[in-house]
Amino acid sequence: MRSTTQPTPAELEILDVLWEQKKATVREVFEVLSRHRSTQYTTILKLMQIMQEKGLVTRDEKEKAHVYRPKFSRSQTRTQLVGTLLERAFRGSALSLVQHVLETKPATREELDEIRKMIDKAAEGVKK
Amino acid sequence: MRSTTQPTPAELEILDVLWEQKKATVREVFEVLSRHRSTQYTTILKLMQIMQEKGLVTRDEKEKAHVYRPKFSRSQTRTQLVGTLLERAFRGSALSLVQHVLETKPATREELDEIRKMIDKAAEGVKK
DNA sequence: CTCGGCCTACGAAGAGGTTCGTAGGAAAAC
DNA sequence: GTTTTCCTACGAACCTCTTCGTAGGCCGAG
Repeated sequence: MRSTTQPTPAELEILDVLWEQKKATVREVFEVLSRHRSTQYTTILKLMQIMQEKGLVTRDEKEKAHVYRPKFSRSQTRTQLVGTLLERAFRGSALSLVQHVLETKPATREELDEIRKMIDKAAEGVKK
Repeated sequence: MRSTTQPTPAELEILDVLWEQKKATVREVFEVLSRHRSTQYTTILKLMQIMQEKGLVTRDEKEKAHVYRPKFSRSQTRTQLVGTLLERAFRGSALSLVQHVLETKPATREELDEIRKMIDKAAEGVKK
């Protein structure tokens, strides 16, 4: 078993719904996803069962329709996914990643100001 | 066929060697990778043959030992991989990605200064 | 000429991810 | 009470990724 199980792409879509709604049944997740995606109910069901086995979600079986909740926050998951990409494609350098994004995704002035603020805040932390 | 074929993790390791050396034979890639990783020669061979079929690399068959070259630059590939992560986990928001990295990967003062420079440069571009 | 070494090609196996059909049970509708 | 509806549980199929064993060709050393 992997120490930290990475959600797969399909699992991420489901987690997105769970993060939005805090908790949801298979039916509810299916309703949301089937609006933008062609999919069968049992596909979502199966995926969510597997996610439960993997420990990506918890399941409340009190009601007939089981209620699922995410086990890790969106932020935790993002950290995990970014970490993987960092290792695989940026030799672990977060700085390289940020540089690459800034170079290739031209941001608006407002966004750049946002990032400046982030840096100032981060700098305080470093300052000690 | 996908319009842009994403390199898989194993393929990325091979591309890393090709990017470093501009071109390489299977033997040369194998020599580099086997220093850090336990792997068989034919595994690398097979992967590189598949990469050629996928169009990730070109192959020069003039010599007995074929010479492989990357078809896309490291930067192009990074853009592609970041784009995928952006869609899957950050709802397409590059700003969110940068913010997340800055929040979770405490950078050194030097790195923060580096990023500041990047932003200033990016801001010029926006200013027009 | 034959053997050893290095090369490519190929096939197969196993793991993981995604999809969906079918079955069976329970509750609601008729 | 029977039928319809909604739920879970499986199992199977198919695809991709990764790994490696085996086979066959070529060439230089002996």
